Amino acid sequence: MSEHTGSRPHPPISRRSGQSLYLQIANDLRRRIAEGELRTGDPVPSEQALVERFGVSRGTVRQARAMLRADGSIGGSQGRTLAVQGVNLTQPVGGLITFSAWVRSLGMRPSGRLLRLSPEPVAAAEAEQVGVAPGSVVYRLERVRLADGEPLMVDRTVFPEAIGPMLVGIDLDSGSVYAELAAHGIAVASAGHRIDAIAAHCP
Amino acid sequence: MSEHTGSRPHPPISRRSGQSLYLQIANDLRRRIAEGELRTGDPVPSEQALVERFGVSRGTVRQARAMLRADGSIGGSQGRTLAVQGVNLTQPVGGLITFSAWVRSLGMRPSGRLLRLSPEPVAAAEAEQVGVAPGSVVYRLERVRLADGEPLMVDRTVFPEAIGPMLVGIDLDSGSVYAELAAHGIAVASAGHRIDAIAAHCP
DNA sequence: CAGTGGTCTAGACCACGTA
DNA sequence: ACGTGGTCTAGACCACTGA
Repeated sequence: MSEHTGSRPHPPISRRSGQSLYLQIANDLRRRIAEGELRTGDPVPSEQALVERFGVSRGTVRQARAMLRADGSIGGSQGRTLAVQGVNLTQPVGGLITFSAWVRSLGMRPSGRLLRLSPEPVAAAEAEQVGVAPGSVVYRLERVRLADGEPLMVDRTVFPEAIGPMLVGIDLDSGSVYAELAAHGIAVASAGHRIDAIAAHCP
Repeated sequence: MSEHTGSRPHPPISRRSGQSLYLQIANDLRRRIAEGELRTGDPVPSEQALVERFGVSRGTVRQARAMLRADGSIGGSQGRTLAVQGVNLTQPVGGLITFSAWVRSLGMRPSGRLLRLSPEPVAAAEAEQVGVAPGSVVYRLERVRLADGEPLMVDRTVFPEAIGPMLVGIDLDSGSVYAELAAHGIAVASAGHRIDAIAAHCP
């Protein structure tokens, strides 16, 4: 309903909101997918449709849709109408490595709150995963990660003892640990993620 | 050396090679990083420099550099000269979920060869990871993944028994298992990756 | 065939960081 | 003040898909 209602009612887009047009369009599409207005398999509005809908140029629309393609929200190929891939992963799986960059790319302000940073003997189950000898000491880092002040996730990271001293100099409340470590010449050689979704609030 | 040698010597770029200009530029940058000509921390050639170097428009250069930003090869922020992040991850960590799409985005042709697809009792160590009861049956999928015919990686995937029957109908040699499963209404709720690098050949 | 997306151009203005 | 990257426009041509 209301696909061509009068002059231009729908577009929740503003030219001087500080946020770029393509971000507003991308987030509008994301919202419509998240809210179920666009379901998996549904066709994504064509470039031409979005150009007219929001009154922007084609390049801007393409930039917006490119964001959704990058994280797998929509997909398809040349000639065909793009389709909604899935609501599943709003973020790329590997994006956890650079939470800060990911949140920033969504037009939000990343932050964090340190819950714990302590040296501990490694748990038996973790020893092999982290690649250290059973019984050795690891640093356990726990942070709440926020986007625009809204809690998004909790991440628990385990570092070998050798990394520990470098962590204390890092502003753990805001930055990307991996970016800082990279600046110290520490590269990620092996990565593992376990992702679970639990309700953070009851809607 | 040879930054302005005569007319236009350097550019290993062709306008009618079937490959898009931005891909050729992106791959040239990737090559220079991989070969050590550009090391971690080094400044990436500015947009203006690349525009003159390759004789293309700024938009094309931006599209090329956007690819390297997406996979974390280069990074930085507004106003500053972008810098090489690291040679480490040539691909985004989460990209494994869509190997096909990743290879295609690099301008290469993805393919695969099925090594094994068999139902087996789950190993004790895997039971918890996959989230099934110890002793139950899982499907073990092993494939060699190729880019332009070149072996790139081996992936081993373990699926719960319920998924098994859906796998037989999928062309495991070419497609993305996850894309097919998504078409059957199966979403990824939990993902884990372990990535190790071993020599596939001796250079 | 018309519609869609993919690529490329040439220009413009702005925001930021550094000198 | 200058160079950098970030955003946006308006147009063009091509490749592919589907009716």
